[in-house]
Amino acid sequence: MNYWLMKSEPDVFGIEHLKQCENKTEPWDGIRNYQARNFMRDDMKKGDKVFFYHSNCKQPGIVGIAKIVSNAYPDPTQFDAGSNYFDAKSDPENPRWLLVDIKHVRDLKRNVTLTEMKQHADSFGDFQLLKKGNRLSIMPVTEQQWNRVLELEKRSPK
DNA sequence: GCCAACGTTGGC
DNA sequence: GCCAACGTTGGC
Repeated sequence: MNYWLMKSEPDVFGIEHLKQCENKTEPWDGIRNYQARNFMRDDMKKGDKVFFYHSNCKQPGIVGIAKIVSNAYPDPTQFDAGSNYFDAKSDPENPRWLLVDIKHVRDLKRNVTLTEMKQHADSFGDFQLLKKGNRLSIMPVTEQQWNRVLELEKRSPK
């Protein structure tokens, strides 16, 4: 099993939204980045665990845990001319963009913030999230990094 | 194949 | 709101 981190803007679709979805499950559409797509296509498997990260907000950080409940399949929004995610260059016979379904598992007891993780950067090793200029919306997380976040969660907030 | 221009992301 | 970093596009 693999671990992942997926970003979302809470003003657009936060963890509160995910919880309210039917069966707490939602197709993660709109990913239009090849690196992120390749992770979904090649490495992500049903049952993998996901940190749900809030980006582009006052307190960016990891706010919850989700899981992957489908393998990758074509993102229907790429063929919907009315969608913001429409891609005229994507061939229905060979779809360019994929998605996976994710399901809410639990909220973290508190927001484990980006600031806090940066303060403990040494114990995270090589972590995409902590790199300057990182814009990847789906990234792998090592087991060590996963456990480190859960350790931080147990601490009382600063 | 190079690279400048452009649009987007996302922390601050 | 600013702007650095990054990915994509398209002219050449």
